Amino acid sequence: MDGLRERTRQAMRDELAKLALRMFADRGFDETTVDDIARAAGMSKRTFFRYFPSKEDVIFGGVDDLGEQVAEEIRARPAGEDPWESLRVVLGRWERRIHASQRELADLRLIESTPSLRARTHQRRDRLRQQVADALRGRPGSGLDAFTADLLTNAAGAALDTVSREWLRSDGTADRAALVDRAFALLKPDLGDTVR
Amino acid sequence: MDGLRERTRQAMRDELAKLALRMFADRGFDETTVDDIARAAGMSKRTFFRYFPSKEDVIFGGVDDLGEQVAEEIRARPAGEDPWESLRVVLGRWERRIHASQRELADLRLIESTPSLRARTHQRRDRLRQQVADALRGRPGSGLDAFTADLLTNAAGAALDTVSREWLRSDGTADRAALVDRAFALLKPDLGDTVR
DNA sequence: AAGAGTATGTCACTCGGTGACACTAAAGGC
DNA sequence: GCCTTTAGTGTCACCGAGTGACATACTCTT
Repeated sequence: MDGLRERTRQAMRDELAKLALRMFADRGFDETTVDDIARAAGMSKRTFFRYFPSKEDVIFGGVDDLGEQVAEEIRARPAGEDPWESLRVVLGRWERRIHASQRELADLRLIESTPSLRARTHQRRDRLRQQVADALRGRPGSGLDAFTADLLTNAAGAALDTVSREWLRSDGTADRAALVDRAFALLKPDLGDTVR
Repeated sequence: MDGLRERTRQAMRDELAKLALRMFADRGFDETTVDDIARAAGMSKRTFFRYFPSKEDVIFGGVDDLGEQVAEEIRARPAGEDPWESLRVVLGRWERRIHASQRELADLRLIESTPSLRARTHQRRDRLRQQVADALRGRPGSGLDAFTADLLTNAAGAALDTVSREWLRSDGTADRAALVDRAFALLKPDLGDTVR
């Protein structure tokens, strides 16, 4: 087994990410070049890109099978459960990690205020949404057409986004779980004549 | 008045955009360099960037005061109207232009399949959403807190996104207006205890 | 100690985008 | 008609994010 190299590599990544985050917080994301980070970490730019495929990826952790995990939990919900309820429960559980990464106030602010990072967030969320939509439709007897599945997952994404924004606005003092419940309650769809 | 130069400039932009769109459709967005486009149009790369601030902007028309126009229409809705209904009416009207530009199937497909263009779309929508949220809250007696306004506008954005996606899935045959109504009906929020 | 595999540095390159400077041609005033 | 602006353009040099190729050094195994 080859766990050691993997572990040292992971340690290096963590170290590098920590350093980069500090520099971003100081000077801003766009004002910090990859070369700056690399040299501060005592390595060449080329080596930096061997640890992270892009500058943005320093912030958004590493690989994410997050989508697959979430989709799995969706599939594991009780048969016949209202899809909106499934989304509320499962996405509520993963809420922090879904919006961007799992980080705290400062990092979220950095993301929020940097267009390229916001773009990356959307991209990640898009992929996740698609996986969740597929998972929802894949449940036996779900009766969801593609349009409705897309709509529900998009709406759920909107809810999470709003929660994140509100949490930011409250300087991290708001109760995220409560906000999630509130958002999902407000948007609870009227599925009466679509799914019977 | 200086209308002539403005008009020739606009004509040039249109010409350039048309050419670029064709090239993108052929080879793909990322596979077509700015230099390719410029040389095909008989100009230098530098000159291209004097007509469009970025490669992406070739696709997303020019300047958009779209947000301001939409916000204005929101403010112009009858006093006391249910905010969700205001969104449905006004955004339904602007639906085509909001999602990306006002273009047709091929362009929308190009956008959908190119990450950097999707990112741009999100960015544009974000700005618009913020303006609409402000407009909603600014109405006399709206009684909307920031969280709810964000949630409603985000949900409305989700609805439009879903409509666009479904329209794409239908190869442009679906009735967009009907889809908008369906999406807004499904997500109609329960504002009972938030706004009275 | 030899050989395999991995990490790293260096160099050169692409592509999007920008600043600086020079040149051309058309407009406008006299 | 000439002279001065000035918009439009080309050229050149540059930056920053990536990427491919190649050489070197380290480390682990046998």
